[in-house]
Amino acid sequence: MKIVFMGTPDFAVPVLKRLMTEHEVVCVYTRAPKPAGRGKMLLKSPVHELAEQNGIEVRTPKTLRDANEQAAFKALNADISVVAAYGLILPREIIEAFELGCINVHASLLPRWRGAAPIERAIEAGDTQSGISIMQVVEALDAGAVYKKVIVPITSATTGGILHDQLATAGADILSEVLAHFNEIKPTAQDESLVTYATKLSKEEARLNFNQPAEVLERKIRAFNPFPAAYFEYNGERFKVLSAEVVKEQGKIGQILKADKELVICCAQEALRILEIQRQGKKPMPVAELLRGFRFEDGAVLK
RNA sequence: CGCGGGGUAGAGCAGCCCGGUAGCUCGUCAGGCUCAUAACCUGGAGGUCGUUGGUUCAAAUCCUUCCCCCGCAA
Repeated sequence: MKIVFMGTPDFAVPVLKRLMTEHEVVCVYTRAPKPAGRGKMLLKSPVHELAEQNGIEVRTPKTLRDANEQAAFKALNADISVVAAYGLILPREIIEAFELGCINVHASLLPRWRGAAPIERAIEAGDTQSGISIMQVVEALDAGAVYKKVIVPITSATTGGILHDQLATAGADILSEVLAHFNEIKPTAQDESLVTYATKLSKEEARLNFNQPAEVLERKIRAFNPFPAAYFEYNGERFKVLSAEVVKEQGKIGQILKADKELVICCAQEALRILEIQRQGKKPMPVAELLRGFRFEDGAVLK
C-alpha cells in the first residue's frame, strides 16, 4: 500500500521501520526539530532521522489546520495514513484525506488509557496487563473503533522503559497484520463506559511523596523508569530512584531507617528499600555502590 | 554560546576555596582469631589524581586547551 506515516518519538521508530519494508511509505510527517539536549541544539525527532536516512520525504508542519497543508497532504494520494505518537491533533480533512482513512497504533488496551502516557499510567495504576490497540483515527482523542488488540503482560519487573520497547515492537507486528488483512478486519467500537485517560507525566509528580504507601511509590518508580525517573531530595541534591522494593519497616514518614549497607526509607505504609539510585551528576548505580562512598545521615527525614 | 555538577587504586567517594608526604568505605591478596559468619584483627599489593600548556621552589589543588560522563531545562 501507499502509506503516509505520521510519528515522532522512539516509540514510532520500529513501526516506521516495519512499514518501510512491507509497504511504500511516500512521505513522513513528524514534529519539527526543536531545541533539546545540553547546549539546546536543534534536534530532529527519531522518526525524522530514520526517514531521512532512508530517503523518504519528511514534512514538519506546525499545524495541520492550514488549508494549504491539508491540500499538500491529500496530494500525496496515498491509500492510507498511519499514526504512531505523532503529537499533533488531526483535523477531519487529514483523517479522511485517503480512501482507507487513518489508523493509529496506540500503546494501551483501549478503551483503557486513552491519551498521552498510556504505558506509564498502566504500570503506575498496578494494571496486570497492557497492550497495543490498532484503531481508526477519529476527531475525538483515541476514541476510534478498534481493529485489533494484543495483550502484553505487566509483571513486578516491568519498567516503563521495558514496556515501552515491548509495545513498540508489538505495535509494529500488529500493525503489519492489520494492514495485511485490512479488508477482512472489521473494527469494533470502544465501550465508552470503560474509558480511562492517561494524562501527561509531570515533573512534579515524579517527586516521591513518602506520605503515600510504599507499594504505590514502588509502582511509580517502576513506571517512571527511565523517564522521567522518580526522585527525592537530600541536602538540596536530587537522587533519582530507578528501582526499589517494599519492605516491612516502621518509623516516621520520610525517615531514613537504614543507610549503611542498604538504604531504607519509611513511607505511609511500610517502607521502601532503594535498589538502584542515581545521584545528581552521576550515573545510575546499585545503592550499595553509592553507600561505599556517600553517607546519608542515619535517621534523617526526607520531605 | 540555555543553567549546572563531575572525571583521584577494581567499585563508590573525600581532599581542591586556604598549593607542601595520596586518604576513606568496600573489594582483592596474605596471615591470624573463632564451633561459626558478607564477623573481627594484622599486614600487603594496587594511582602518570581525564588530557594539553602555563604560574610556582613546590600543583590533585591556581590559570589554560581538548576529550568524555551526568543533573536541570526542553
